[in-house]
Formats: sequence, C-alpha cells, structure tokens
Amino acid sequence: MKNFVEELRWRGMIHDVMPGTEDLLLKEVVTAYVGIDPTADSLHIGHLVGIMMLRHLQSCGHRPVVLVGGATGMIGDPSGKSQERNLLDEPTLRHNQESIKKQIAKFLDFETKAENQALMVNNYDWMREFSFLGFIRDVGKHITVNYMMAKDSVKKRISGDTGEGMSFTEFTYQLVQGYDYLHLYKEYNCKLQMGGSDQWGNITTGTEMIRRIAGGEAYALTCPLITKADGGKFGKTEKGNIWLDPERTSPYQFYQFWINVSDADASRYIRIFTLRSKSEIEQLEAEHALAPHTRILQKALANDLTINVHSEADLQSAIEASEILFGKGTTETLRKLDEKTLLSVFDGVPQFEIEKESLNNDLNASDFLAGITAIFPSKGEARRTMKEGGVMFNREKITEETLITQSMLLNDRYILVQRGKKNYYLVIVK
RNA sequence: GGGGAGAUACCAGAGCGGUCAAAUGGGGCAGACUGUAAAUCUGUUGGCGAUGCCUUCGGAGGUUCGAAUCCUCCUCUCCCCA
Repeated sequence: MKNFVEELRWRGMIHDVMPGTEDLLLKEVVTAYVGIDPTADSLHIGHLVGIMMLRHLQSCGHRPVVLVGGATGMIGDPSGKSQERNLLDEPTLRHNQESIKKQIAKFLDFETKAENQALMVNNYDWMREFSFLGFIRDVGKHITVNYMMAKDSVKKRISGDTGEGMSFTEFTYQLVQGYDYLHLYKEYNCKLQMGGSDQWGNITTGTEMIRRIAGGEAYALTCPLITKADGGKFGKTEKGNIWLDPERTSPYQFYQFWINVSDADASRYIRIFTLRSKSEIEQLEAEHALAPHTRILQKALANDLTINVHSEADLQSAIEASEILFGKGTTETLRKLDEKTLLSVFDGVPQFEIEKESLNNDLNASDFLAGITAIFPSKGEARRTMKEGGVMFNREKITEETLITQSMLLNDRYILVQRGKKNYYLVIVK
C-alpha cells in the first residue's frame, strides 16, 4: 500500500497529523472523510484542497468519504468569522448535493466496485431526526464544557478583547461535527477525518467522542490553509470566486486563473492540485528556473486542472483563445479568423450587443465604451484610460478622438475591445 | 441612568468659515520594465456637453455674501462612571 501520509508530506499538504495515523494507514484500508458545506450548487477551487486529499487517499488504496454538511452548514462554524448561516430548505440541499457530487466524481471514483469506492453522505440524514433531548443526553453527556472551552476557536470568542461573544448554537457546533465523526465511525468504520488546519479543534472533539462513547481509536489530519505569496486570499479574483461550474466560471477564465499564478505560488500549487509525481514536478521546476518566461509550471498546473474539472476539448479552446489574446496576434490575425473560431475563442469573454445603426454617424469612443456598452462605468474613466493608452480595439490602440465605424468590424459583426492587458470584451453588432 | 468622544470619498484617516471635489496612506485602474509572474517606478482614482457646470463630507433644518467646517434637533457608533 502506498504511504498516504508520506505522499501528502512531500506535497506540503500536512499541517498537523495525530500520532499513529501513518501506521494505521500502512496497516489496513482506511475509510476517511472530509466535510463540505453545501452552500451553493457548485464547488469553488478552495474546496479542491479537501477533494485532492481524498483523491490521493483513494489512489493510495483507501476509501474516501465526502460528508455534505447539510446539518452543520445550517449552524455555522465559529472557527471562521462567518456570520449566521441561512437554513437551506431540503430541495435546495439535495440539489446542491447532487451538483457537487457530479463535480467531485471527476476526482473520485464513486463507481468502482472495489472496496475503496468513494461514498457521499449528508449529515442532515442522521441529524434531522435527532431530538434535542436525545442529543444532549446521548452525546452532550460525554463531553465536558471544560473540554469544549479549551478549544482555540471557543477561547478566542469568549475571552477575546474583540468581545463578540458567541451564541450557544455556535458553541455546540463542535459537538455536532464531532458526532458526525462518531456516526461515520460506527456506520462505516471511518477512522480518519481530514480538513483544513482551522478544523483541527472540531476534528479532535470527534476523536474524543469516539474514544469516550465508542471506546474506539480515530485519527486526524489537517492541511495548511492555502495562501498566496503576496498575502491575498487564495482562489479569489476581483471578479469573485473561481468556481468549478462552467456557467459560473468559464473554462477559459478557469484556465487563465491558473496561468496567472505567480512563480512563488506555482511550485506549491502544482504539488497540491495535480497528481504529478515528485520527480516530474522537480523536473518541471528545473526547466522553469532555466526559462521562467515560458511558465512551464503554470501551464502544467492549468492543463491538468482544466482537463480534470472541464475537459480536454475545453482546455484546447482555452489555450487557443489565450494564444490569440496574449500571443503575437494582430488585427490581421483577428481578421483572418472565421466567425465560428472567433466565437468559440471568445466564448468565455464578456459580451455586449449593440445596434448596427449606432455605428452610422460618427460615434465617438467614449460614448461607445461607456454609453451604448458598459465596458467602462463612466465616460470619464473611459477617457482617462484611453489617454493612458489602455484601450485597444482589435488589438490596436485607440484614442479619445477615434471614431467607431463599421470598417472596424471583424466578420462584419464583431469588435474586440481590450482594456488594459488582460480584460477583453466582445461587442456584437446586431 | 450619568458623563465624554465621534460619524469625511472603496477603506483608514487629515481638514475645523472662503485658496476644498477635500491632504496622506492603503486598495482599485492604467502605463513603463518584464514573462499574461513578483518587485519597482509613474500616472490616475465623483459625474458631465469640461479653462466651466452639477452632485458629495451621517440625516433634517438654521446662521452667513460664503459651511465638511458655526448653531439646533434627529439617527447611529465608541469610551468612561453607575
């Protein structure tokens, strides 16, 4: 059996691991789980870390379980600074769960008939019928308040100078999550829970419950929170989260996100988010160091993830689009594109539709950019950016004086507007 | 319940009768350098038919030729004492 802990270790995916975990995983096929909140019907790339832990787990021969936190998601984990959660109704919950499962199925094998087939469960299914009295008698009885208060997440909130305090509901959160672990332990012989480093306290409440209530031994493993070298939040752009759902984040944007990762982050990310071997990654790093401008690491990262989350075909069109937009493309190359290619290339790019008549009479650039399209929020800003040389039409710089005419149209219908280096918009004339 | 401090642009934070569309920093946007990286440097950051005009300094009134600045009331925030 492949050494799972060792695998995560060289990938930099271990923050904390309970003693004995490694031995257990070498000795037998272990069932392990990661929890995910079903707050939306799509995952975003922040979720990918947990999924990749399970992916590696399964490829090491163990059995991954995805726990959808239908119940816990309603309460809200005090470790985060999250506000009160909204209670999801059951149809939404089920819908989200199904959508998420489809996405995860690209990483985990739910179909194999082998003993390590992946499994998805929802804690709503066993928490729903649990009565309050039943819970405090059967579960709460075994854990002391003293123990619960010792958790960092609780201490911070109670003693904090910020003095926010915490509600009883949030205080109870660790018991509910801990009970999940106990339930999975009894039901599936699940002996390992994994998660982000902020989950350590909650996970150990679970192992404690298993020890006291079931007299069993269970383990914990956490990975460091993913950071960016510049201190920003991982997985967020100005435009928001990077989602796995192509409707929310187009494959092109998804691909671009990974291509834009800084060198400092690329080495870490490629270990975490791809399945490439240690020697292969070290080889890539060596090549990258010799010719950093080719961005071999970023490309490998973007390739693997785009294929994994979307498809080979999506990757190809993302690459094609990127080459046209960021390569040596000129107005000439743009004009040579046939309509079909052009549309597929710009599929993931924001689009605006305008009337053909508006191009007839001396339309000036600022009216075009901030009037009939909403590429800029105001004419002032459009003018300013043009003055700074930051606006291009069909890859040629324009100025405030430029008039927009039909002769600019590509294929008689399109204008490619570029704002700054990276923002593209396709204007379609009807 | 008593006393005090405050609310300014995306955020933090100056300004305390005209020279204020409002210092400074952060953030954002753009440019240069590069590799669609990082760092750095530069410009810019209310709107518009633009040597001018309009809307902004918690809200509503008032004083004044003139208010972010002074007065009154209201709303909210923070601190101290009980």
